[in-house]
Amino acid sequence: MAACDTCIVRNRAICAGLTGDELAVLNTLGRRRNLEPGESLIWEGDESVLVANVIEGVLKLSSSTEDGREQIVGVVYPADFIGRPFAGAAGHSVTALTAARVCVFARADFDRFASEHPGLEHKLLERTLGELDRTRKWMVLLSRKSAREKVATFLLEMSDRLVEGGCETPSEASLRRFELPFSRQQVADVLGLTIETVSRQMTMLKRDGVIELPTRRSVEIIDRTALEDIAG
Amino acid sequence: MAACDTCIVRNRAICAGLTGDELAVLNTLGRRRNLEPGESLIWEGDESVLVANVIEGVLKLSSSTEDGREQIVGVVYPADFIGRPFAGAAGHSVTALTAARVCVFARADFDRFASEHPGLEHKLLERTLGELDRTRKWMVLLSRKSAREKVATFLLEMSDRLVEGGCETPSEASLRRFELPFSRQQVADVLGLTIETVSRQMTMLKRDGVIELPTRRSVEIIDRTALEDIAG
DNA sequence: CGTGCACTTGAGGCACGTCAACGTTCGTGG
DNA sequence: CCACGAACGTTGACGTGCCTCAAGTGCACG
Repeated sequence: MAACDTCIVRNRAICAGLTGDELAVLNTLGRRRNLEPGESLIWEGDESVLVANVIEGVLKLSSSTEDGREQIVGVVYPADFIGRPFAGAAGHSVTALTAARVCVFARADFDRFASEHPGLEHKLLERTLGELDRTRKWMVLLSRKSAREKVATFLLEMSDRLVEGGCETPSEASLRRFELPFSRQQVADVLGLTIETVSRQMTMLKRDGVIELPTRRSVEIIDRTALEDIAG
Repeated sequence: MAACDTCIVRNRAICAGLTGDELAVLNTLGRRRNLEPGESLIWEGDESVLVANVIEGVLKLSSSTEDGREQIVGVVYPADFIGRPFAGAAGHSVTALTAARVCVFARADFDRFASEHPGLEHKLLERTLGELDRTRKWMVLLSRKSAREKVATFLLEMSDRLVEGGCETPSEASLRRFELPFSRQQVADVLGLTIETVSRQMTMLKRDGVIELPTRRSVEIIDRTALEDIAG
């Protein structure tokens, strides 16, 4: 059973704008679920039976070539929507990177509810269009940018998304320093690089005084302007 | 002034499912426009003032890095939808590759009409979700596949999309042999390669007896199975 | 019959991948 | 508390696939 009235992403997720009554109905359809880091919610190729809202945490959407090369095709944050309504098969897996909490719906239930609530479909449409924009921007990065540019762009995007996604008030400090929800391997999978190349580029950016790497998972942006220049 | 009642993509575009009355209203909002090869309808970064349906022809969606490296982020065919409803700026340019005919709407008009017609928004949502799936699949190709795999995948996709997009009945022959709407440079821009690499890979596929290149722009698939194997 | 453009082909270099060794952090149990 | 091992990350040496630069080749145009 969900608890929409106490939901912390209530005003940012696609549920925003629903009336109290509608929310009560949706409440009976959804249920909360906790995911541990590494746990998957949806598998590539499986029939699409679930959709969900992210309440807390960061998850990856990943897809692989037949011979097993993985590519992360998207990253979702709190208030984002997961899953593929109105279609048979999931094109990608969904896996938690951090501990995460999601609000899960059976796709059939959700599809029906959505079809009866144009306002919800409109929100979903806006979100999907935004996701498409972001995905297309990422395509340019994947195919046309160098490793150095990729890593720089990634760090900048991270610093932005982690702030807006989180629940804390965006502070100066959190824009400068943040914890990566990704391992080096996962950064590599996002950027279409190898783990070694990512590591080398990080080290170089550090050597050039652009960033600092206090611990394995944390990043501090020393010279944001320089980083933006490098990102291209 | 549009002419929905005689529109050849009427049953496949997002307009499908509208009642006669609704179509009449939409009719007054849209107007037809012809585009020559190379002519642009929308420019990257411009305010999003237009949306459109493709009636005939093939168009590219392209985006560039700041220093001018271009990447084609999508290709649209008849019945596909173009433009960015509900948002300020266009993330990519839209340019005709072949002679094309489109059905254009002022975005403000379209946004209003869509908001009042949930059925239309639903169609648009389904289309956008499908486009997102396709785009994500393409990301894997861009970042994880070799030049050879890229070209093979591209040729297969072309042979499929040109048939379903066109107005002729899908024949055996048209699956085997087709005219590329792309120059070598544009193929390169789609695949994130250089023109020379594309040319070399095409020549190699020909040498291996997998395809034939009767003229510059036409392709014949000799051994489809082999091509699928190579595509990975 | 030139002139121009799209495409092909070749030679060489470099960025990134591959393979391998090493260092660091962290969890687990003695 | 330390000992140990596994997982993760870094660094180095080397190979190669694709890009770059440059020189043809063929087709379409006046």
